[in-house]
Amino acid sequence: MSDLLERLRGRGWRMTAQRRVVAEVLNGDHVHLTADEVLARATDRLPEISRATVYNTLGELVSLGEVLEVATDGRAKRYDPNAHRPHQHLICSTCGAIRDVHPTGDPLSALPAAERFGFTISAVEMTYRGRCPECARA
Amino acid sequence: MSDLLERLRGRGWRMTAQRRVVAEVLNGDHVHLTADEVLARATDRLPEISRATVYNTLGELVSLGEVLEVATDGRAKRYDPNAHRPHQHLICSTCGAIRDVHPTGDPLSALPAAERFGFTISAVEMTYRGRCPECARA
DNA sequence: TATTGACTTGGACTTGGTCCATCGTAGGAT
DNA sequence: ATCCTACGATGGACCAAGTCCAAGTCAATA
Repeated sequence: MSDLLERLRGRGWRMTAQRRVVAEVLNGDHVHLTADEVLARATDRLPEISRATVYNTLGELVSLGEVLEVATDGRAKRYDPNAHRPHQHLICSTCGAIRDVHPTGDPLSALPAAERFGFTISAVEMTYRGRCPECARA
Repeated sequence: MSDLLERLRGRGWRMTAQRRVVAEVLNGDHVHLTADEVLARATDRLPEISRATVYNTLGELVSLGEVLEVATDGRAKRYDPNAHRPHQHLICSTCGAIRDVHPTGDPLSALPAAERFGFTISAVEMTYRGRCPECARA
């Protein structure tokens, strides 16, 4: 659970007030914010920050491999700072809550050669959908 | 491989020229068109059809369970008429080509109870990403 | 063939995101 | 400590995908 800012500093990332607040906002577990949510939280700490900068910074964090882009639906992309331990997502169909999950087994081996159409497969994304306890109670 | 139009007629779906061409455009295997692609193909057959109608009709086909909405990336949603046989998707990261695939095993059982956070899980979507033979050659 | 509620239309609007010319500043050099 | 300059930040225009709505049209029933 090492700190995102620490790692970025260690990589010689040029630090600015804007980049710092974006990295701070993204720190933590089960964090899956949209760009607009990141902007809102960043604006609390640094009112002058611009939308373009948030998008630029998020894009850069994704390129650096420090943050994952998650396109869970047709709406806004979400940004997931848990890029170190491979994981999948569990999403509540009702309220949209997201949890990181760790299925067992290798999903790659579940796809027979005959079903690969000659592709060289490099990644598998899994999205579990269901209803969270809060929504089930309501 | 029964015909989409047949099924819709059988379900008492009110038929119009617009709905017919949308259903015709979507018929087939490994079809994963965006709304704009559907509109373009529909316009070939029925030039007066409007964008709103294409969106309305696609939305309705999804509600009826006759077509699946696939959000593969942050771009436009794709519409998949193969809603009858459960399947997953294999996508070329380079050119975006999509194939329907059928992994073995039950991905639901790969998620231990401790990793379910009390959710009632109803579906699992898997997206395999890789490079297709054509792109690998280039 | 008359009726009517469901369907269609196109244009305005919204959301999520990108682009770009210009300004500002972090961090190395002096 | 200060100066330089390349890299970062800004905001406003722009774009793509999709939704909404009031008004017009038409498929299906009677």
